[in-house]
Amino acid sequence: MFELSLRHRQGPTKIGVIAAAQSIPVRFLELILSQLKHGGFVASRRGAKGGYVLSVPPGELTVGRIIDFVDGPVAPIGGTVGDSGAEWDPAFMDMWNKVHEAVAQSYEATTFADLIDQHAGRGRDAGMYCI
Amino acid sequence: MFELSLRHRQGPTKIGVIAAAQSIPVRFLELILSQLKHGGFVASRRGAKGGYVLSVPPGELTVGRIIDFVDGPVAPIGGTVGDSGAEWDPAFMDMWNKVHEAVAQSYEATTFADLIDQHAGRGRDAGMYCI
DNA sequence: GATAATCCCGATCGACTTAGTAGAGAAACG
DNA sequence: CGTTTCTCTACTAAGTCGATCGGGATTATC
Repeated sequence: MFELSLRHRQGPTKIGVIAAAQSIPVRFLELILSQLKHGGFVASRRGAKGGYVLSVPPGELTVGRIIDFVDGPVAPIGGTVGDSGAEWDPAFMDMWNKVHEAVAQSYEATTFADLIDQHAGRGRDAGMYCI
Repeated sequence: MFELSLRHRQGPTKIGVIAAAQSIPVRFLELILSQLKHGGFVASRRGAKGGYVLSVPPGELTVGRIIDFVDGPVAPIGGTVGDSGAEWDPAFMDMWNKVHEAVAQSYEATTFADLIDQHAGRGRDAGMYCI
């Protein structure tokens, strides 16, 4: 998603380019992208000049959305989802809820646009905002 | 650790008692407690009238210490521990560090004394502080 | 000192998850 | 047509996690 965000304005990105940039096998990346496609995060175009594109602009896509999607909703603990099973002491639930909330906030607060901004700012010591 | 905190003032607690309270097999709990012992969190006494005791009072023991110990130090990502390998973009590191910090703070802020206080307070609607 | 209670250690198992592989097929472009 | 590129389904390999087992060592009590 990061690589796609970087190249968002340049049309569809080929899977091979992303694989090279992140040094992961093409075949494996295929799997991941197909998953993300089903989640509605990316769109694809087949054939020559094909590739993948973000279906949401980087500025409106938070890291949290992706994490929730791939890892599933975090901490479905103590939900007592129907039957009984392991009961947690409520004292733990409070703590876990606080942690979960803190994590979610950090992730939800970060968009992919933020990430590429920071990425671009490196090496120039935040040059874009220098006087 | 929670059960041991509850019974901290009553001398060594037998492994069977904890196992029953948390409904986990004795044999499995043995493993866990032996791990915690090597970590220096609990002490043990063998033989009749033996059992396990916290080696640190509940008020001075944070949940974070335990989590760090059993799960290993969280997020050793991007440490570049010697050789190269997968390099992460610094933009991600910033975000992860923030998340990690938020989590660590929540965990470090909670002692086992806090947990048993909350535990005791239930069912009475925080009765201890009623007027 | 014998005995019973209790902790101690190492090996092992099976289910589950995750990273990665493989092959045949379908759509787009020229 | 034919090349490029995505698409789908199945599979392997390695690691992790909850749990189990057998047998040994230590202490309290009688």
